[in-house]
Amino acid sequence: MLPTEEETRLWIALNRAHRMVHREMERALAAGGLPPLKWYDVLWAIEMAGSDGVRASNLRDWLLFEQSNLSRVLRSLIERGLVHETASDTDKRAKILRVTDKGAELRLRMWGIYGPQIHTSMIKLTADENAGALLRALHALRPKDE
Amino acid sequence: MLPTEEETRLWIALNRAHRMVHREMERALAAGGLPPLKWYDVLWAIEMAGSDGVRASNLRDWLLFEQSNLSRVLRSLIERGLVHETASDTDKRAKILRVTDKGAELRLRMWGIYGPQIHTSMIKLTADENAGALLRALHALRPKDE
DNA sequence: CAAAAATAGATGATAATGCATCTAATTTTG
DNA sequence: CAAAATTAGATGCATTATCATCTATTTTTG
Repeated sequence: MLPTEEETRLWIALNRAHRMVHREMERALAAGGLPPLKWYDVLWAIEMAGSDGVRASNLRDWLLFEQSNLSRVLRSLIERGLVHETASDTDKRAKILRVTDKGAELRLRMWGIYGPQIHTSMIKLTADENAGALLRALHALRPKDE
Repeated sequence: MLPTEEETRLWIALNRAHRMVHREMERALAAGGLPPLKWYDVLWAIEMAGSDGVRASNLRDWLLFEQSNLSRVLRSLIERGLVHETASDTDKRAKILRVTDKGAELRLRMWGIYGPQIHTSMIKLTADENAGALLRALHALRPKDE
């Protein structure tokens, strides 16, 4: 079944908005000499899990990362001492991940750039026609309530 | 300046929604033995330019592609006879691009998968919590009207 | 108009991505 | 409980992306 005008509009707006903003984010971080967004997401997700730690497969589900990519990002983070892994004693396949102090510190430092950039980009986004298109398309498609 | 809750929510929702849907799109196309989404976008954008053709730099601006990526995608499309290039006589640096019949045919064939997938994905998107988050966040941020 | 700056597009080097597959461990099932 | 199926995570390989830089051509400017 072919998409309606509204559905197509929504997808295009979503696509463009994401591409534009994502690029701004990555460039702001790189300009600040900081690692890519992906690192932030992973560090944040692990931190959220708290002191119990979390296993990679949970991160993959939550972050919607490809398993192989997550595996490699984690290896980087671990090699750099930003994340610490301990073997699980209930499941010998799994490794429990926790953010180290150094990792938490880096995440905060990234937030110093990333946070303001979210503000800037979202203001810009909602100010231009993309938000209008997104909003109208969502409105038109929204099932019932709201 | 740090982002508000709403701004952060919007960015996260945008990010997740895009990642989810984009993956579905690419997989649907690949499953149908068709080339990646990027090809569709480029073919479509060139077709939109009509018989006058269009130059790569315009496509780059419109599609928000990296110049080097666009250059290579175009080379692929040209090599496969999907796009035809002619030198511009007003600007010897530029090449004017037009979609060939074969290119138009491929784009249509891709639309056979892509179109229905837009429908499916947008329905799914608006049915789950992502749309709610996007919508609420956009609402909260939208400057004035609407 | 000549020199400097900007623009169109290509390309080499490097890193990131996705897919398929692999090993090891765990769960399920007959 | 043994065999089959599933799951966690790593890794090789091919593709794609990004950055920086390069050439060739305009465009701008003093």
